[in-house]
Amino acid sequence: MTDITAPTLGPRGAAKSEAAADPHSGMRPDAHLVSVVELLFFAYRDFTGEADAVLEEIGLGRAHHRVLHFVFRNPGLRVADLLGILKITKQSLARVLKQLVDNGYVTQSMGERDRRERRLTLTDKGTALARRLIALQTARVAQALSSAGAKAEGLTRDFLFAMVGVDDRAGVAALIRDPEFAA
Amino acid sequence: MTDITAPTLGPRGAAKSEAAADPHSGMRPDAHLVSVVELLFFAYRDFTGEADAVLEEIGLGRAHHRVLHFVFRNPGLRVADLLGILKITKQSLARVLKQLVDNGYVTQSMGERDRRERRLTLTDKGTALARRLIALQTARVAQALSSAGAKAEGLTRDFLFAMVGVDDRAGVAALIRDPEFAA
DNA sequence: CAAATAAGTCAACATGACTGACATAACCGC
DNA sequence: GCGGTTATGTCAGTCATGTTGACTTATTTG
Repeated sequence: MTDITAPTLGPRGAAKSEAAADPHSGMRPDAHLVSVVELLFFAYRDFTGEADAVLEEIGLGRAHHRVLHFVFRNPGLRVADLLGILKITKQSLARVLKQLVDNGYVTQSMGERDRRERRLTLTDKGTALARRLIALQTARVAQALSSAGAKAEGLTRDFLFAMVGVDDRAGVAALIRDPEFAA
Repeated sequence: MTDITAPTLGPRGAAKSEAAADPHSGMRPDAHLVSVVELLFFAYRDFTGEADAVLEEIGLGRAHHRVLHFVFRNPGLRVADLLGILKITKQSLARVLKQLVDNGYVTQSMGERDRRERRLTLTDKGTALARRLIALQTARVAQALSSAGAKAEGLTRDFLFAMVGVDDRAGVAALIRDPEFAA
């Protein structure tokens, strides 16, 4: 099939035709920073894993979780708001939202002033699920924060917030409604 | 289609049939912790977004990025190692790995001692791409860390590391080869 | 030599994302 | 009140990435 080269010896033998062939030479990115990049990957992988397992049991996926979560936290959210938060297309949202409504997790009601709007809220069933998932995730965060020490919470939040794209920070700050970022 | 209830007034009007209907009452999860959960979502969303855009131009996806990254950082990695790191199935990996090999980003060579193994390394082309992507991500991390202040780096790393599942921490620590976590 | 291991492969499928076009309904300004 | 804009929903098709389970091949190891 694909051609496999002969066994190599030592420091990747014949492969060092050019300087760039050795990733540990030349313009190596700062090792500390790279490790943070990798930790972010592993942390997020395991952060979502726990909730995914619960969701799988009831036939929902991560996409449903995100909708559920933000509607839980922002009752009366409009579809357009959700599109802006999740940064996905109308189609992608429509599919999962329909399933959540059909399965009795989310209810839609017309906007009071603007009747074109569909204000989204959770049913009791939806609220219970959202709580269950958020409990899993906050427990993991709490454990990690206490592991990292008392000062970690503020700095971690600052770091994560600064990782958000500049254009979205205002929106995120409003959404998370955290004392530290409130106006 | 789906039934839409009539407009609601005030604090989600008739919806408060039970105590659980109001997510801001009762056993509300700690607001600080929830905000960290949400920040993690937004931070990761934007963390991956930049690299995704570059990858899209050349017809690759996030899955390719992950393979590229870990082979870049761990030249000579075996397929089995990669499966353990990424926690995906052999099939999923096979597809993206084949594309990376076919497109000249990755080379495979037989293991020196065990010739069943395929040691993975990057070509110059692969190394260049990996560097370009890692530069984007470390730049974002560096900006966020400086934003969060001098003490943020250590604590952020501690936090992220503690977010990793207990069973994987040893493996992750070995992989990231960070002074702080080295044996 | 037999069993275990590393890798590759086939076939089928689920999820969640995308695009682009089009259909309603409702609001708002003129 | 008409026309443009907005909020939402929908149709139809595609793509990327993940899954399962079974099977093959080459190789190492007991």
